[in-house]
Amino acid sequence: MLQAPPGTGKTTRVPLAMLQAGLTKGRIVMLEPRRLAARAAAERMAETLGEKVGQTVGYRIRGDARVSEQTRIEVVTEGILTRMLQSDPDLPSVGAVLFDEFHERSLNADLGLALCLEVAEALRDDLILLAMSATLDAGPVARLMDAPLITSEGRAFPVETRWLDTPLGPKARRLDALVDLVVRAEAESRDIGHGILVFLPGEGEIRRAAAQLSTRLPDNCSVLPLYGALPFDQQRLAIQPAKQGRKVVLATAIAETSLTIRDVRVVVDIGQARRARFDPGSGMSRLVTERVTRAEATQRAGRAGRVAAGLCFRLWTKGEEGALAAFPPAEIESADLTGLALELSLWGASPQDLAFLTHPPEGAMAEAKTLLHMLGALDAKDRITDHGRQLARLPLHPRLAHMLSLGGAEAAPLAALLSERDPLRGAPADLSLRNEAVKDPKTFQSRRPFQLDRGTVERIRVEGKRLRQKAGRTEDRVSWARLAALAYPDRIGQRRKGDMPRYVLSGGKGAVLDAGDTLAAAPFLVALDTDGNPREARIRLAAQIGASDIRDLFAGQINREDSCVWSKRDRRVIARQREVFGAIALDERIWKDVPAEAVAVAMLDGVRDLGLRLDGASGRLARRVELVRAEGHDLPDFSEPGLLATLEEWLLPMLTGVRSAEDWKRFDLLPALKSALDWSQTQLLDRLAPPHFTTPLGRKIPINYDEHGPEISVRLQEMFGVTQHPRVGGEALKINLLSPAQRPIQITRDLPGFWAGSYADVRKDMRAQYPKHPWPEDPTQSDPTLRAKPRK
DNA sequence: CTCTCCCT
Repeated sequence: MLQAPPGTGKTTRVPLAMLQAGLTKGRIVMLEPRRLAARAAAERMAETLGEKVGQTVGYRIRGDARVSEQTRIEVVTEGILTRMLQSDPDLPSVGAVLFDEFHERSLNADLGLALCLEVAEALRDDLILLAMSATLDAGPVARLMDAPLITSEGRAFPVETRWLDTPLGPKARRLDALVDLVVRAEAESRDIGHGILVFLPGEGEIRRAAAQLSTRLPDNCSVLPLYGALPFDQQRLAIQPAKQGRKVVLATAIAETSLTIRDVRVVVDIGQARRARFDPGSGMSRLVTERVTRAEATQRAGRAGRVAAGLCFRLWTKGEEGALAAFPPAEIESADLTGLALELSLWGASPQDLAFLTHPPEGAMAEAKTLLHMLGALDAKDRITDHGRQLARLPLHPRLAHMLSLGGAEAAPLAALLSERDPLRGAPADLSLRNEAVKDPKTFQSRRPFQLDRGTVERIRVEGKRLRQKAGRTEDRVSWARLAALAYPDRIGQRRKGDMPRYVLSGGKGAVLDAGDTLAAAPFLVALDTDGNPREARIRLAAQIGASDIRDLFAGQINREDSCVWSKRDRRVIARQREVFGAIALDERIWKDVPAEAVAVAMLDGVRDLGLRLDGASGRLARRVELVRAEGHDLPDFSEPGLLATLEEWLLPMLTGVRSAEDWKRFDLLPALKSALDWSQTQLLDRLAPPHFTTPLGRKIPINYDEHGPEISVRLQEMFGVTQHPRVGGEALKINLLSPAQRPIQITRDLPGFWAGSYADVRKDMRAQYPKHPWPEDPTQSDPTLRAKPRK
């Protein structure tokens, strides 16, 4: 493990020194995170030896190699090392592997080191491994490698840092404050002169800051943007020294390590960094803007000390600095791990078996495996399939490798396009526009009103040609939409109802197009690129596709799904037959011959939603049962919750023909409730809580079983001769005694007590009011009657 | 408030 600041020459000196010291007989392989850096390192080392590249020192990067029989030092990029390891795990003829810029913690460097550590332990105890880094917290790596740590002092020029005096408030507009800071930095550094490098999180911020600065800086200053998507000639403009006046370069993180801008002695840092974050739930990545880490801030400040002592202005206070994280997260912590999972399956190891500096997160690994299964790269036991081996050999994301291996030559330019950044950023989402642009850029530009990034198109065309040689052989020309669907089976979108072009994706997530997009009416599309918003992703790139294409491509995964469910919204049972692919429905129609049983089962949910409506006769029955049950007798639970809990038993068999709220309103519950009681239970019920009270005259009076009940109303005279108070459900029946004109006279639960007590007073009143009626002195000895006294 | 960077 070697730790040394930038500019100490570890990249070019260490491999040569190892070679000259004769530490190993094998080749020395050095890993670089970027192609440009790999080629440059090889060139500089060859120059040191007074040779050409490809002799003692060579390089191998994607699509380009300069190595020969006599090559002893081979500079490679990260993907190459992975392929070397996978094809020959014991690394024959390699004596040492050097990981340059290991502090960047790229996914492939982490994987490469983990694999090399296993090789060194299991197969090659003579293999020399060396990690070289600038600002990494080197202790853990050295421990992981079980290796000594060597630290070297740097020789960069000193950089003086100036912080804000007071923190930016929570409501402060950060970009405005940055513009102020740039103006101040320019004024305070006029004696130094030279260029000013400003770090911003992204292209949008760069454009806005440039607009403001153009009116606020002196006339001799020229403001130049610098970011990855910028055409190459404009990038060069920012990198070259200014011919006259001062250059103010507004850059993204691209200027942190990838590009060195000559002639910079002042750095201004906004203190933010934009990073990709993979969301295992949706399988999509999105960008988040976060506070810069101390390691990044140090790296940015160092860019002011390349040529001479410099100045760094930070848009935060010295006091806030301690709250910043020390290092940015390793890529493995927040990346799409599909490719990594495939490599591990090919290696035949699970992540726990390997010595990862940071272990791959479980959620992302699970998502990766799900996708690999979908692509047929893993079998049911998570082992790699032959198809999976084929995918791992292709220099593409497994999705695109799958597409290329199945789709043939026509898939090659599309795979190249989808690997690159979109050459038509800002244009409508339609993939076919990109097809036109890639196939014939000149015609496209003369006919279409969109800005085409020619550099990107050129890379796509070159890469497309390379991939064509690796493509599976297919004779027929397949449409790009069908090819795209092969790569993104989880992102087939079906348009929802409504004016907005909102889509349900086959994987279950939601996505939306811009309202005015040319594809906004498409019933089905493949969402190829989105902003990854977990709520509802915005679709940036899509291909329209037909339902018949989807049927054709995914025949084995399309299922007929019959559904018969209660719809709360429609207040009725809806029976549908759908042809589904994941979360989308290719076809949907009314289920005409739906079995009655299924409707009845669905309607039970409707009953739970609408409520039982225990009123009228059914309510009376339920309360009678509850009354008797309260006395401890064995009857079914007829309380509303009890009945709702047992709908399947008593209601389901009776529910034929009921399928809407309307039907339910008309439905008579009484027969269903009655059927829930067997013969002896009915007998018990009629005995203990009879529906009627039979008066001494043989008339049947319904017993009221409402919440006041049980209760009857009866004319007083009809109860003459009754000397025992009638009982219901173990209690005395509440009797409402009425006058001959049906007016209430008295309520009693104790008839004998009434006859003996207050009857005397009642009799007095009644005789006055109803003289023609009998009011005997001793009612217990009289016959009941409803008539007046017979005329004499 | 339209996407950082990089690689087989």
